[in-house]
Amino acid sequence: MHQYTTNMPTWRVPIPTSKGEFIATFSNEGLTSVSFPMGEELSPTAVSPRIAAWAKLTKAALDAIIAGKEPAQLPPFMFEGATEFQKAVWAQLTAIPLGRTRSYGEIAETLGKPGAARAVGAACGANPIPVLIPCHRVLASNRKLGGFSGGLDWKIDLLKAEGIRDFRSSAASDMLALA
DNA sequence: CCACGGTGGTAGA
DNA sequence: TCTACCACCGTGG
Repeated sequence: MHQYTTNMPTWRVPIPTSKGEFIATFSNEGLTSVSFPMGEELSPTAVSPRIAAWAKLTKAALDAIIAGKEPAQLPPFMFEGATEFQKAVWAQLTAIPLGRTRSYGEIAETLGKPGAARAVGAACGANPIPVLIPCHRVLASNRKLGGFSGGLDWKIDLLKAEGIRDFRSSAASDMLALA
């Protein structure tokens, strides 16, 4: 699912933000993954100038989206071992404008595969670059919150930062909501 | 094959 | 409203 089929060299770079330290992983081809803050800090290692530049872009983009603003520029994405369906879904995610949402079913329909809503959800969960590839902008039908691999509290935070407030939390996730 | 999801839609209480 | 149930489809075992 989230395992690479090759062992291309990669570099893990800490990305400090106001919400904690993300970790970005790069190959020579571009950004391969972003992970949410997990507590422990990663000591910075030396990287090539090109990767340092991508890391800088990644930080600026994360800072922007966390603040609910449009990122000026994104680093190049590199999807290793992803299926065509997943890449198609992720492409649709990047097409959702900031401050707007789509449903899993709508994405499926756009892909010409109505009925694949559930598979779309699985592909969202497999998104290796959350936040920058805005899987948080995908809600269930009836504007219910749906799920989020990084934790629903993150999804709620990101949505609210973008000014999106007309979503319904299920009874179970009500306590996650914050003013 | 089979089982499992970040679904969706329907039916009933 | 919320629960129960089922069809749906891509992935991985």
